Amino acid sequence: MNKKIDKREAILQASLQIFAVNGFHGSPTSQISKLANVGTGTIYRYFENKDALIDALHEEIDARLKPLSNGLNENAPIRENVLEILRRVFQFLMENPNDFRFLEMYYNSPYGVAKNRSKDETCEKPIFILLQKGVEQQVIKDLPEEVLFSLCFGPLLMLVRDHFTGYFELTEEMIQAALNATWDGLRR
Amino acid sequence: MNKKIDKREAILQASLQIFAVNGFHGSPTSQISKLANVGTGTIYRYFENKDALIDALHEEIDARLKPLSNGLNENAPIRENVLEILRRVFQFLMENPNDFRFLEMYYNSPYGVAKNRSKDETCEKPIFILLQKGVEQQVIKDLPEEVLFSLCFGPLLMLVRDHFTGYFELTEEMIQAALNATWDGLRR
Amino acid sequence: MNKKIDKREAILQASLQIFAVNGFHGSPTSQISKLANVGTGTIYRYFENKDALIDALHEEIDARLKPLSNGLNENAPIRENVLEILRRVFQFLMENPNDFRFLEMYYNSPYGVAKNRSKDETCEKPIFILLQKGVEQQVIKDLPEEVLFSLCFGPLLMLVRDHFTGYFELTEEMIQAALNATWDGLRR
Amino acid sequence: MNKKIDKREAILQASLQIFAVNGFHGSPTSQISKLANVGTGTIYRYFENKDALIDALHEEIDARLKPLSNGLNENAPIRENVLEILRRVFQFLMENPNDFRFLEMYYNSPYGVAKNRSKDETCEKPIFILLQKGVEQQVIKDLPEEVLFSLCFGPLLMLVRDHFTGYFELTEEMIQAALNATWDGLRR
DNA sequence: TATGAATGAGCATTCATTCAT
DNA sequence: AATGAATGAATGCTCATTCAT
Repeated sequence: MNKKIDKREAILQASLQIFAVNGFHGSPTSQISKLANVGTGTIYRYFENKDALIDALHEEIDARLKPLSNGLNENAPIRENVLEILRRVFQFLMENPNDFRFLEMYYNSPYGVAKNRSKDETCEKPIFILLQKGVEQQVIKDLPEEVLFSLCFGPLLMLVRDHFTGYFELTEEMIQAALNATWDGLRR
Repeated sequence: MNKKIDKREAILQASLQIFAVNGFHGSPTSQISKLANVGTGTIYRYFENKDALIDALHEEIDARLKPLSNGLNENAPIRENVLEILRRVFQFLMENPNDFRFLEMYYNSPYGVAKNRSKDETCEKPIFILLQKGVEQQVIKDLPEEVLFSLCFGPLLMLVRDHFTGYFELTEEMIQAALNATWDGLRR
Repeated sequence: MNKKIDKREAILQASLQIFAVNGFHGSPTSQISKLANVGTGTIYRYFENKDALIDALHEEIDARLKPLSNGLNENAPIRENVLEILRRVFQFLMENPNDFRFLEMYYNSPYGVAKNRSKDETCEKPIFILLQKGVEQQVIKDLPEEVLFSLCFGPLLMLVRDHFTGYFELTEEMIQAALNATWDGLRR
Repeated sequence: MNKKIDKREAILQASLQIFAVNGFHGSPTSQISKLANVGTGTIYRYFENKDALIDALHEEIDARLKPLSNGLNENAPIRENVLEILRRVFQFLMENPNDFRFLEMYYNSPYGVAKNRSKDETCEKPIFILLQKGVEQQVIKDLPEEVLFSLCFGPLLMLVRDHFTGYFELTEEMIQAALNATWDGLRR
């Protein structure tokens, strides 16, 4: 039966919406269940407790981010592929503000800090492999992967955050310019 | 006479310590007052409520960041000055982990999001003036200041965050390399 | 056809086990149904609600106690028969700790207190008849039956309780001695 | 200041009243605090949680029972002193039905069962010393102290319980007769 | 008839805030 | 001014009970 999956999904969706706006502590389970159109107790049939719900939501969003690196043309220049991934991530975050807000909150709360990404897990990410290949081909600076990673995503994430904060409006040109400049930071 | 200031300061200091570790919601005012060696009620003589305390703390930390751009040699090359500011910010954050943790939490919580930095206020910041000068001198890319800002601080902040998260250990060389690459992203 | 009875019995048995260990309020119906290998809802096909289940369990255990007074030699001395009943009750309780725990809980909870044993019902019990006969034959003190009853069962039940509480270990000799002393209390 | 003690006492008193009638689980803290004329949260200033409140209540009642064995004439016959203690305990329980109800509930719930009275502690009780003396003087049967104890208090407690259950009405004569019979059970 | 997912009333507990001292 | 005991609204979570399948 799909009811089961539906309810779980409804709870996750409702949580995301409310968390993104009010923060984890400003979002009572009662409010979540109301928005999800389920009973309060139902949440606890699908998640052990509120923390588990938050973690599950994190995993769900993580899973949505993963495929963004799929289907790249392996023969294309490194530069093109790196920029393509950045563009996709950027687009995803712009189209899913709640996901972005959630992740920011998550990683800056006791929840996410505890959930220390393990190094191994991270290194398997396509972007890391891509950067590594760039280093080997002497197209990208020979720097530790963490530094390269921060050069890639640091500016991007900051722009998105400021955009959502209402600090200013991101235009297509700004994005393109930012991505080009990002590459300048990476390239040898 | 100075007791008043002392108590206020003690409360702010205690708050910072506890907030940085436990988050805003994991830090009862009772715990803060205990660490500050004042009565619970005393907090409310200096701050209207917990939210006001958090905002005041934000302002305090902001004030500590401001002087970091002081005393630059106006005649030095733009590059040198930009990197000097970044280096100082970097050093400050590394030496004041609680300040960093607080800011991250603050800007990623309903508190900070509400506290929408006004554009005017921001533009007066020395770093913006410096970047503007660089653009005029055609040393720095001619991009909107927000983009330039994110190119400057995005990688830096990400590295510091990952450092504190325990994700990896920042070395002096990595920092220098990161700053150089950051400049590559900015420069024309 | 007998499934019905089987399920009812399974529920009662499971209840007894769990109640005895965790108390009435520490025993969710879900746990009972799991141990009984039936659906949660099934309990409500056999018992109107949890309270009714508890009452039914009480009746069941009561029914198990009744036959303990059967098959006595009517011509044997009163003393012998009284002690025989006490011995049987004692043995039953020792062999069925859960029954004992349940009864203790039941009579010391709002459930049991409400279930005020009616006087008539009680007086029909063989032990009462036996005691009455003893009084008539001037073998037993001429006291109200309730007093005689408490002299009979008070010490016995207290010993069993302390035994199960782990307060001390009951030996065969202690029991025999206790029964003899009990008779000393009763006899004229 | 005595306010503090007063509130604690008020909470204990209110708890006792409500527990005795509705059982531990039928007594919400909200109801207790209302009857005690304090805020709900106040309970938690004096007791870590509901369980701790229950345990504290037990200790309080225990403390009220202890002095019942005080001030006996050491030179009086054993019989007289034993019966005097029993009479006092009896009177106390009759005058404090809530204490009695509470103790019965407590010792027949997971709370009290866990609180396994330690043997050493118990043996120091005056009644045990008295019984021991009786054994030495060959006035009382030479039986384990636990057996003697159950012979003393078993009938008494059962009578009181049945009295409060409304099963029948205890009269002065019945009590006296019961106590005399109890002694017959003890004496050599 | 049997099931167990769904429900939501109910409860223990926390904590920001107040106010009598 | 400073205190901290007192407050009670708010919330996470449980579990007896229902009902669609």
